[in-house]
Amino acid sequence: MIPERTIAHLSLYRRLLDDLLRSDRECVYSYELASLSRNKPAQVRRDLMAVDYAGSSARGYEVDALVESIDRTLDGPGRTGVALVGVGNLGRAVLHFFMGRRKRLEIVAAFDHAPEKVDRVIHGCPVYPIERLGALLAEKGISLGIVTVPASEAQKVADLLALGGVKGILNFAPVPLRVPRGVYVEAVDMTALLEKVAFFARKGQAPERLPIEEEG
Amino acid sequence: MIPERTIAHLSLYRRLLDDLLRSDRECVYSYELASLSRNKPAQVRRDLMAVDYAGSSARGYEVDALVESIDRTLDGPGRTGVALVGVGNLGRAVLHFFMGRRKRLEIVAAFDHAPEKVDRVIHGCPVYPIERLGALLAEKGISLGIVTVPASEAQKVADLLALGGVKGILNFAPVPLRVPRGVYVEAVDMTALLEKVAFFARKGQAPERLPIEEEG
DNA sequence: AAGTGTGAAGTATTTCACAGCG
DNA sequence: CGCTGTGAAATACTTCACACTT
Repeated sequence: MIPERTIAHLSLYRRLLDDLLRSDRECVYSYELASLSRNKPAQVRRDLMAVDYAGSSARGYEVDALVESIDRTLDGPGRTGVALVGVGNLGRAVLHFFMGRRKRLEIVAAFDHAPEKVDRVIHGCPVYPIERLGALLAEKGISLGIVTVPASEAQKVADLLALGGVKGILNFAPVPLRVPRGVYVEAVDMTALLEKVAFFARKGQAPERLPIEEEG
Repeated sequence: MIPERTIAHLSLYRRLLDDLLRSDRECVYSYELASLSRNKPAQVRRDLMAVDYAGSSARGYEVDALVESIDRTLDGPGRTGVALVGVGNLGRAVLHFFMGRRKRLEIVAAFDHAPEKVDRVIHGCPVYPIERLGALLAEKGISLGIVTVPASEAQKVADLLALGGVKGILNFAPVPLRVPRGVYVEAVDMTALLEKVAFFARKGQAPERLPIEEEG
């Protein structure tokens, strides 16, 4: 059973490795990945213990093989459909952000209740009226939801998503969601994040980091 | 020295308490705050040990006094100015999200290099050309930055912010930032968050949560 | 000599469990 | 009695340090 943090780290490493692949880099050492991801080599090596791939002490990790191994660990079989609910400012931005970013994990439908927003395509994603949520979740085999509605609507939307069989929710609404057992929720509490930054910035308590060097 | 998580929790509790205040609630027990914030009563009580306020076993916590104590813990003296850099889809959404949310912590300037975006006011915030960043950080006494530029620009922006004396950065760009010692960075890696949701949703490994009850 | 994989140690965070209070 | 505050235990995560490989 892989720890939560490890999964987040692997996602980041994969992204960095994709960049390296594009620049035709063949191999990479843990200390290089560490520098790119702003953490320690030992952390990288421990994270990589979760994927079924071993590096070599001479060459480090082969970039393409490592990416494939991370793919096997992180990705499910086939494509995973995601529904985004709430096509306001934030919803559109998130839609735009995710468009074309990962081909195995795709926002395939967006929902809103404002009549002027529905039956359009925004950033390449069709927008449907919220009434059709249940039907379309089933029809399109959607298993994840992104909540970008205002706080007042968020719980209702979470209930609908859970009822429709969604097993994971990424919640941008500034309110904690109640979901049935077996549904995984990740909250992005932007207010709390900014206030945390404000607090530690003021206290001058930035955590110890690797020294800043050239390249990396 | 207060732990990172505690600060994030306090921010959330304050928001929930503000709602309670608005509905004229006088007192609240740790188990109620726990239910609202979706964690355990013992967690709430431990978090509240960080603020200088004691509840009573009979009445729990007085909402207004507790909010004030959390204010004293989290907020600095006076107002804290924030600069947002990158007025694209995400930047505008974040701007909109934060507008008027907390009066002590305010986005006072936004920056972009696209000529058609600058010298306008978006969601109540003036947008300046990126060339004026350094000057305006000093002039407006800005100590925090929000980075909402594309990955390719993010490091340059972080350098400018750090150079301008910013002590904390909330980074939405999908790339880890290098900053000088003493600058606190909080990264919001939306791709990693969604992939984490996808992973644990698929594995059916939603963490144990409090049972779902009525009210809360 | 310089890297990987990993047990063991260290640190951070959560939770238990219970003394003490009103 | 039911709650708060908190040592102590449990758990989660990170880092060290070193045997082993090339």
